[in-house]
Amino acid sequence: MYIVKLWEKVLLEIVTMATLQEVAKKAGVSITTVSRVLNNSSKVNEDTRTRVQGAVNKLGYQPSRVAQRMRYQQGHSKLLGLIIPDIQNPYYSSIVRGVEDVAYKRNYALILCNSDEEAAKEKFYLEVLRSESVDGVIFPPIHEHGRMIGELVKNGLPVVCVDRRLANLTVDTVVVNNHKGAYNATSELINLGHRRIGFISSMPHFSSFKERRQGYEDALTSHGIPVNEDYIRLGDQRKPESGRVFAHELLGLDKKPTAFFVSNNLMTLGAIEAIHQKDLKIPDDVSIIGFDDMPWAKSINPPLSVVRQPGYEMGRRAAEMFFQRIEEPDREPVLVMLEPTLVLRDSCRAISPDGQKYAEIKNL
Amino acid sequence: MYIVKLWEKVLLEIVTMATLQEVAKKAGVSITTVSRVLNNSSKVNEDTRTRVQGAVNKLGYQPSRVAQRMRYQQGHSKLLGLIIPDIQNPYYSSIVRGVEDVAYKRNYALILCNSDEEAAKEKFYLEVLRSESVDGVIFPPIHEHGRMIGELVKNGLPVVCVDRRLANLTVDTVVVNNHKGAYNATSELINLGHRRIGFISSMPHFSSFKERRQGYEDALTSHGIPVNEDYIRLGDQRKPESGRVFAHELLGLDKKPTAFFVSNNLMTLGAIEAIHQKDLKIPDDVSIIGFDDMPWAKSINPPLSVVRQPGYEMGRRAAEMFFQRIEEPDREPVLVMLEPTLVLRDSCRAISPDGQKYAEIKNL
DNA sequence: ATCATTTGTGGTAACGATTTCAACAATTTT
DNA sequence: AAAATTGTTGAAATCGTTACCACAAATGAT
Repeated sequence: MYIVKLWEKVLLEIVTMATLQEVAKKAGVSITTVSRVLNNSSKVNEDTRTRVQGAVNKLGYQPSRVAQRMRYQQGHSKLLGLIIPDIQNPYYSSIVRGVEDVAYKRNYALILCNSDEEAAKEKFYLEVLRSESVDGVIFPPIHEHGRMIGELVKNGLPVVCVDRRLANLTVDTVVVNNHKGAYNATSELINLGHRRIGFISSMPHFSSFKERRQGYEDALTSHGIPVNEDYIRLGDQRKPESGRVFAHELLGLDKKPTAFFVSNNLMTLGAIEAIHQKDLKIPDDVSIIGFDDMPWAKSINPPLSVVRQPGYEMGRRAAEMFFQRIEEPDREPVLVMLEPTLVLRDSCRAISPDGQKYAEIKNL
Repeated sequence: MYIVKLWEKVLLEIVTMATLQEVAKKAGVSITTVSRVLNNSSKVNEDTRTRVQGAVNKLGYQPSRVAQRMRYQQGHSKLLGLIIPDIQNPYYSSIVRGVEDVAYKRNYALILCNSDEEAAKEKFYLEVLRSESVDGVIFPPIHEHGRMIGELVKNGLPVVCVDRRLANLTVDTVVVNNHKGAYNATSELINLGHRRIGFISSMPHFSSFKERRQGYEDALTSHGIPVNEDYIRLGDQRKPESGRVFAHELLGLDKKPTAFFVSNNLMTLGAIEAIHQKDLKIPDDVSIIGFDDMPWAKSINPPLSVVRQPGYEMGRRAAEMFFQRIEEPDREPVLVMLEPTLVLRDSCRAISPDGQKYAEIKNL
């Protein structure tokens, strides 16, 4: 009873955030003058300037970005919207990081949204971003044909697509050459002697996965290998689980694949798990190439060969394109396509055409 | 990398975002009435209601959250600030995800900021968040004694600390029992026979690392083992590199450690690399226990024993505490301490007290 | 000494939404 | 018939900032 609650004491001291009004009153000038001092927009007497500055410091005044945005209607929110499928996926978090680093240099903050590949969530967040009047939006669209996003573009909102493209709209876009990445990975496996190559991937309404499948198929046909639908499994790229299930299925086939190309990092993790569960050895029994080079890819057993996407670089470029766009709103939209790298580690080995293993891995 | 100019220029008429004014004009009513329809705050004639609704739909009107916030001053921004050291660290991205999932359910969006453990960045972002008049801030403070954050709390802004605590302030906090996690991990190594246990960690101005070091030391002393400063290395937890360097140093000692306890996920990755570079085998030559259970921890070679922190859960709880706080602003601040789990995999083995290996791993 | 210019400052209208107050008509009650 | 109530609407203030306009005082030019 005697002890006064600390919390209540704190409550009593709650200070409302200082406004221009209060600063002006304290300095004995008009709000106009205070504003001038802060934005040093026009001449202010050195005397009053210091007086105002003093009041600003004493009150800990900070302008309200909300109020500022009310005036400046467009392009001055210093906020950038970023919608990604899942922040827990290291590929996307590296994109985020790339965007953030560029944004921070320009004093921009990020509103981050996870779409979970759900159109409803994407829509909700796009509405929020518009409503917050962000200066721009960066995102990998869930569907190639976006309706909502079209409206935003029409509204003059700078939009940059990253990782995936839009089909019906011309907006600035940063993607990786998915076709080439898949083509090279598949070709590598073919050159190692593999003929039955399982392909685990995701749905074709994502432009990236559509392109990767095309790359896989083109590699096969250009090496004279027919495409066998039995070896192709498309599922939910968000879950390692689906990679595990598909790998299990494929390894249960009569003529089971001798190699896998898995077009997504999480599914790769699942596929590896399935292979181990079947008591098969990588690369002795099954070769595998994944997509996305994660920090741990070289630490797993065995070190994993992957198609590396420059995620950070993509984010960086996307953010830079956004800033170019607001500086030069009328320039033509640009598509930047970055090159993937095939990083070969120890998860692939050569086999003879009849499926027998070579004694040693040959470099073809 | 190709830069391809897309073929069509977007020269459709740029439509400005519809405002209440325009809707009102189109519907032939006053803005007051439109507002009433949208917030169904009081009775509106059914006839005019449908007319207004039609205009809203036709114009694709959406209220400006910026303007709304101007009126409502406090607690209605539906924005939550989240400052984390590094989104690329899976531990933090799981916290983010936990926060985001709870926030989304309440129609809140997140402003995400990476502090990089730099006080200047933290300060910048705290200022932005205040200036954006977010409804609350969730973050692991860089320093136990925050000045800026104290001001925000005094301003009545709901703040929740996660992962780390503040020393001089009573705010809602969610942490893991770091001491226990470190104590258990170290004890495990001691019970396996290890006496020279290297400890690689980070600076004590982070409450979490301070507590982990205490746990490590307490485990040693309570087992009658003197704390040897030579086996303790503190560095930059953001870089695997520092884990690598420290492990190299420790393995270069005359009486080198037979086991490592590394109190952070990235440093663990670096330490493993160093051990491999020295051509030592885990766990045959060196045992190791890491901190944070990553999705790949069980896939690496060998599967890694770790202290698991419930990151997602921590984020979830932190967000829930925030919502509790805005519903009941006067309740006393609460400290939630979640339990870590020692996950034993294959990176530790028993040794005899003289450092010789047992033929088999014994379960003590 | 007069007029033109510069310097320094304040008043006020936006920006877009919500909310209080008030107006007016239609209806019901006294 | 007058008064009171109800239903439906609009005008105006407000939030904090910036920008435009106005105006006095000081300075400079002729």
